[in-house]
Amino acid sequence: MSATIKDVALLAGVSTTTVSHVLNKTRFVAPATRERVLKAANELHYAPSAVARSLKVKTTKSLGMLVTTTLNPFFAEVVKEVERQCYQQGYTLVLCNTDGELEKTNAYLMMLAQKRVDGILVMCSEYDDSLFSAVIGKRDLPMVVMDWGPSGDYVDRIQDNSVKGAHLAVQHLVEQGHEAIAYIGGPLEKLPARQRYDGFLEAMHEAGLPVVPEWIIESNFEFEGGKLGMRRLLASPALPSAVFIGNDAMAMGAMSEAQLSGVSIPETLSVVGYDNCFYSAYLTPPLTTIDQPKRRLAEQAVASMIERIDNPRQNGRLIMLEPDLVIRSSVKTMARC
Amino acid sequence: MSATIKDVALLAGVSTTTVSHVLNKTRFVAPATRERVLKAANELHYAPSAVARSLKVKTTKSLGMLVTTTLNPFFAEVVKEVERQCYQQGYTLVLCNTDGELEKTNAYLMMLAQKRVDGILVMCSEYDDSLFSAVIGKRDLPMVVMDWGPSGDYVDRIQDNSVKGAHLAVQHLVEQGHEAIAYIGGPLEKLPARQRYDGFLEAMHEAGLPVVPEWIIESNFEFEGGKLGMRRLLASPALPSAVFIGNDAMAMGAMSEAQLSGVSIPETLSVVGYDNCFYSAYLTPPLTTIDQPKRRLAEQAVASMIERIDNPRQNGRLIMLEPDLVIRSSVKTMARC
DNA sequence: GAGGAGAGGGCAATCGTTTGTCTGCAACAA
DNA sequence: TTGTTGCAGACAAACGATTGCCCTCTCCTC
Repeated sequence: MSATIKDVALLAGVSTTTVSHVLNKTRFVAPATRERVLKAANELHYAPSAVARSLKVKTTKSLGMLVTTTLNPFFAEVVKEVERQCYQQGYTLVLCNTDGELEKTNAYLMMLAQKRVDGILVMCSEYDDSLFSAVIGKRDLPMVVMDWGPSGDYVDRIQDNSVKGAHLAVQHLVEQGHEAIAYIGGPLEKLPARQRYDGFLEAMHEAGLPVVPEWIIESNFEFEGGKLGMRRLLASPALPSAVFIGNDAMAMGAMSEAQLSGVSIPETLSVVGYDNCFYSAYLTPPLTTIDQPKRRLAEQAVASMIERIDNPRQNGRLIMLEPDLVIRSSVKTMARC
Repeated sequence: MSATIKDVALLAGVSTTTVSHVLNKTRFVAPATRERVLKAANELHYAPSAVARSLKVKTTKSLGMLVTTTLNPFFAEVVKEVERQCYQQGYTLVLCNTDGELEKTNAYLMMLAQKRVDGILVMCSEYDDSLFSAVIGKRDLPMVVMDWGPSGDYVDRIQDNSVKGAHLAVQHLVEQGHEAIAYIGGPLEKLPARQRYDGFLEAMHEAGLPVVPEWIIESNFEFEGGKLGMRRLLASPALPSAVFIGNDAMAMGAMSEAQLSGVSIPETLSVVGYDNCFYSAYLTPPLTTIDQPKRRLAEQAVASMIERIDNPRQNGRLIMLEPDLVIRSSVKTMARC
């Protein structure tokens, strides 16, 4: 198999101690000796075994990430940023799609615990608090949750200020003269959906606009959910002039459905989404949406994680990130009065 | 820290040998003893250390995957399927975005080698053969490449029959009565781009149709590439009635650009894409495209990988998967004659 | 009652590192 | 000469599992 530190030591005529020290630059070694060691290591194509190392130093420099599904474009973007951060910090990312199955989640939690990852990042909506506290809480595995996920004071949470984001979105709509505004969003038992709905309500009240019950549609957070939601909306007796949609995936599905049904966007129906996915600019029309700072989300998350690893704190903290409105072409400016 | 096998052994009043054997079911242990062990393990929330285990058994049950970027929807889907397969086979997936940077690729290759993953899956276009053979070839790390990636007889390759797929695509176009057909694709030095171009040519010749140089556009494989490509196409003196686009991401960009420029799809321009991404059905209009069997691609890849791990073969093999046409609404049927 | 067979389980070496402690030596001061 | 001090490096004990080999019973058979 592959060369070990002993082989290198032998070839260089020194002890493994010395090899270790030159490779890790962890103690002074005479230049001549150092050269010999380096040369030997090269010749043997020596790659230090991280597993042996980990066993000794009790740290694996790797993080687990639990995510519902990376097919969701928003998640995909966040995961990518997380991965980049990990790389920069010298960590390795173990990706785990839970697919919303508790069993899979559980199995993965076990695996991660056994693999002795240094911490776990969680971004999934379906979870079982007891499960997490059982697997994680007992052993003291640092955990930070992004977006959705278990709560509890043993974790840090990074999230975007969704109520403000939603507020921004409908505010934009009213500023463009819309008064008949609908809402299509995700399941209200999920926090972000709830928050976005709350923000919607808040802004509607602030503008003194009526909230029409048939125009409030709860669906799922996927493409298909948007499609279905729009179908329901289009079936209602009167149509709104604008709709705020809970995320860009739904928005895509919804726009598709609307256009297939012959309602043109933004001429007869304006829409604003949420997330600002990488493809949102390429929709027809380009989607006006709320930008979630995914990059900073990821940065904060792994920064938090690493701090937690370095010095385990007691109680988790909450970090809130501020969203932004990005205006493209999916909302029409109404004629004033 | 967390409990070790010794703690369990102590609590159960047996040796670590016995604990190991009951946990791994690797030798008969008297029922009573087994119960004691299990009980002790539970009480201590014992999770066997995979790192210690790996050190001994020289296997980590984990695979590395190098991918250009998971932001690419096609890659994202494949990665997801690979992850699912790994899970089913009891493997863990370490995700590595190379972002097309050689340096990052290199660094990751080192990490993976050090972490002693059991094998490496590669799906990225930017690579340096010498680099791979250096890092992988020397030590005997199994490697299988999907889609794009290094060649050489030390690897297995799984790929879809892109020339056939492209052929299918333009064949469909001509069957619908199109004669003026353009092509927008990725960089020709990349194998899939090349193959799709070849398939395009092949089908055009077969149909006796002229290949118009201004209608052959080489761009990059991303959204923006499609957008730019379409812009170039629209600037040409005469317009084709249809265009075959090298992948669905490009198709999305291209469609967006076309529609923004007032050319409607499919009325004045038909388009067929490639890949059948998860969102292709939600485009406006829903995209007719070539379905790449991503699921099977992933299955084959990890199956190959595992076989290679179990019994290292000498020479790599090539597994070819067959694509399918999926008809939606982005191509118009022309009046005959 | 000796010998054999099988059942159940323990000993201890090993995997490839890291690192606290110790050693040998040269230089220097008293 | 004898003690100190620093320098460069070696020794060997972990880390937490796995596993080949051995041991001790008990029960049977002749």
